[in-house]
Amino acid sequence: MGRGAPERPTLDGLEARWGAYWEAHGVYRFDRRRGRDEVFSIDTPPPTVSGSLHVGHVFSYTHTDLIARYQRMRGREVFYPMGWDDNGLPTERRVQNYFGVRCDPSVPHKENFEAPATPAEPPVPVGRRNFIELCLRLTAADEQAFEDLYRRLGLSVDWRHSYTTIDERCRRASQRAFLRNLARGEAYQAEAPCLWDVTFRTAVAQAELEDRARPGAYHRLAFARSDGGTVEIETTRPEMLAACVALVAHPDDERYSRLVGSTVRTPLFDAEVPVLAHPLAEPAKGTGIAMVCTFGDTADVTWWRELELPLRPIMGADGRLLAEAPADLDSAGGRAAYAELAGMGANGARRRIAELLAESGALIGAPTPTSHAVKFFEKGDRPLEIITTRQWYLRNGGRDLPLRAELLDRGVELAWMPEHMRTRYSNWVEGLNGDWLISRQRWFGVPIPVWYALDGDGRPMYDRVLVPAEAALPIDPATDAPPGFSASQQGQPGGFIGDGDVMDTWATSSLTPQIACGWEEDPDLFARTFPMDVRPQAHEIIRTWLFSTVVRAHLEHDSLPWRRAAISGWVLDPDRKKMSKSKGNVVTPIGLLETYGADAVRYWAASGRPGTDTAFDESQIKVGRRLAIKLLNLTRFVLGLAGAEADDEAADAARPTAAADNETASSSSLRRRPESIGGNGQAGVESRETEPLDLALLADLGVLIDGATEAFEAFDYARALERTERFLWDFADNYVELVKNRAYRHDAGGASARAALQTALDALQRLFAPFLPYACEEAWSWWRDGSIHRAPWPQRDELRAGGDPAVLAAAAEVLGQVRRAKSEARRKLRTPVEQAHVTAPVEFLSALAAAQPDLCDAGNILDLQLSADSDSGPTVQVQLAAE
RNA sequence: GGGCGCUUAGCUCAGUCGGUUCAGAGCGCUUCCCUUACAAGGAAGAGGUCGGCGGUUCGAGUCCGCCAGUGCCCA
Repeated sequence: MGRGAPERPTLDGLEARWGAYWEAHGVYRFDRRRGRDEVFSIDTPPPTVSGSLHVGHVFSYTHTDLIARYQRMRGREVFYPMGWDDNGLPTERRVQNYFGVRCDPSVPHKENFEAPATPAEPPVPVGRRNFIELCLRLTAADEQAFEDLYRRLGLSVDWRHSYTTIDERCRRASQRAFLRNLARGEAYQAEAPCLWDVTFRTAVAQAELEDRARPGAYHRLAFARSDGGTVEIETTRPEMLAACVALVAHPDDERYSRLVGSTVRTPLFDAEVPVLAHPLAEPAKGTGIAMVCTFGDTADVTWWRELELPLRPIMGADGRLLAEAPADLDSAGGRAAYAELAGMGANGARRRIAELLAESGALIGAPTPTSHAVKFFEKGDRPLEIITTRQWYLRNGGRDLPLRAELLDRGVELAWMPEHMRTRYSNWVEGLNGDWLISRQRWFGVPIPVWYALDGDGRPMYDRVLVPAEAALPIDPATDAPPGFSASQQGQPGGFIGDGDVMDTWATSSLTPQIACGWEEDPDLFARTFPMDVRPQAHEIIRTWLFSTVVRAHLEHDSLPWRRAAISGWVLDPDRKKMSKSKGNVVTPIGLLETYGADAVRYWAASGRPGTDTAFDESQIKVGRRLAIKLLNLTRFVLGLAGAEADDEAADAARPTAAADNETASSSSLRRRPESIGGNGQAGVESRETEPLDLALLADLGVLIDGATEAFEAFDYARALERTERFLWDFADNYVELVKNRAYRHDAGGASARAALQTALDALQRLFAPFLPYACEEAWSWWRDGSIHRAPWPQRDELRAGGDPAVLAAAAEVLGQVRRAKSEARRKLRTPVEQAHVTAPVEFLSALAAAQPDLCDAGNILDLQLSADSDSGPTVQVQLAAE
């Protein structure tokens, strides 16, 4: 890149030019020779690539990049990998819709399978392997789009360290971690009631639930007591009546205390069920006594477990009532009633049973409409059912208090930004009501890496789990064989059968620190990067991603996965609603980048404070663009002065050359020595800032550097930006205007002004570099060697000390008042001032006197009078020249 | 129902230890200015009972309590 500023600086084209430069010179490559204490490692969130790009994606990722760039300039070797989350249900759904297919494992595999050119309707059934191929094909394209976006945005990622959560490395790490959990007894299988999505026909975990308010109706049902009377309960799910195994009332509820211990008979089905006491029964709800079904909701599960009730399931995996009535439902009337309902979905069965109950007289009154919270899979649109199935679980403190206490301690140990997000974590851990269900009855995911031995009749013996050697990972139990078997024994009596499930996406995503850092695959890298320094992420996935990652590291490494969590807020639309595709209020980032440039978009993102939701505001992006242009123009001005200098040679000598710093192969030509910046003594040339006004500027600059550094050290990039931006505008409006005339002069005063301008510019470019990486690199290239992004962060002690900030403050104050006088008189700013009379305390006047010639130049003041008055703040009487 | 935030100018938001950087910034609006870094710019101006009530204090935007509105997390 050539030296010197162009005639007309522009932001256009900077992304392409400097993006290519950074890539070609490996500016962001991680140097793995650096020790752990010199490394700053970042556990980047792998975005779900099957979603569409929106501004939320640039918002929080910019925050991370700001930290990365700051740390890099501070001399830390930044380990900044990127991952893509393609594993899981969102991708399956996208593939189904995009190609018009559905996965059917019974369909044979087809070589060279081609998906329909246009989405088929109805969807074409395809085999498992073909389906996975389509998933991989589509996510590869999605990932490229994301990478293009993030490169353009200027993320200083080391793209050599990328991964996707379905790739071989991730499958291997995920399976290895599972097998170790299994070996230590942390993973286990259980036949138990679990939350079940009837649309996707898969189990889901507590972390994936959400409550949604849904209309319903209380149905009041009469149960027959043995003494000939009745007892009435209220339920919103009368269709579950056939599954009723008990009634429960609160132990303190005197209305029912006589009944507890007796049995009653269910209406229609005439099953004898006990009346029991349990504190979870709410006396104030309905009639105060509830029916327990296996299973209508999560309270039923608790009662079933704690009261040791029998299982009487009626709900099928497809969300329809089972074809056959429960075996112990043996009355003729009961079987006839059940036959009316068998095969119906929950809603249909509810309507039908209400009719049957009404006919039988057991329905008391009309159902009472209500709105109640119903549990949904967060990605589903039908209420969850609870089905008893065999599933794999991972201990997460939901069942055992000691582990829960340890995980709560991890939340205390972790540094949180902002601090109050810690509460979200502890609330979640304290509210866990079971272990982590990690098996999913899906296809595009990491297979659970086990097989089961088959008995002589070909039935799986689930207690005989066959596991692969770690060295064989990753495996696919559908096609690979366990040790000691051949693939042909799959499904044969006496052979084996692979577990057909995949793991929860989070079971892989919870290992991103291990995956990125090369756990068990690259011990050298792992030692230099793990535990990582920071996990940036949004707050809504504290319960999923953050928590599960803490669990995995705690179990595997007995440590935190990272020292700190930096929680980003959301991007809200101008009406303060969260942006989401379903609301149709999404702003796509590509257009913004094209219109305003990456630096401008980054500026907007950087102004969003950590952890704070930020409304999308296009006008802020424009401000960022103007700031970037301002920096370029300012640089052009300052360098233009330097170019005009008679003693240009001397300036060149003072300017540092690329240091022969061979710390890294990738950046050897890019590093400069910190002590040579700013033309200070070390390079052998005395600093030439000598004028009081110039030294005052350096004093202010030192305060800025300290403030920006302090803010960044606290991960508060927004504050660092605010301070630096404030300084830049003041610098341009006041200091630059004050010294402009002097800076053109070829004398000692001129040299001092030019030196100060260059010193300030040099520091400002570096202070802005994390925020405006393109504009700063461009401006830096006009006069400096190497990438600014490997230049050292400015330090106060680079600057010549001893300046009195009051000199600049006083001069700026008076200049401002002179401007105002001209503005109010509607005169040009160049209008000569016949006389300006400043009345102020003597300290102010003495400070002002030190800058008097500059002030008179800048304000075009012909005669400046000073009057001391200790009681009066600075006032300026301005007498303008006649028009 | 419990927990955690937020409420400051028309809009978006700063405001760190309670006190002469405390009432601020930017946008928008109004006025002026093509001046040799910048007209996609610059200079200036107007605007607010800091959500409400009460308390602590010599002093509260800031600390405490209650209330209202709003958002999120969890039941």
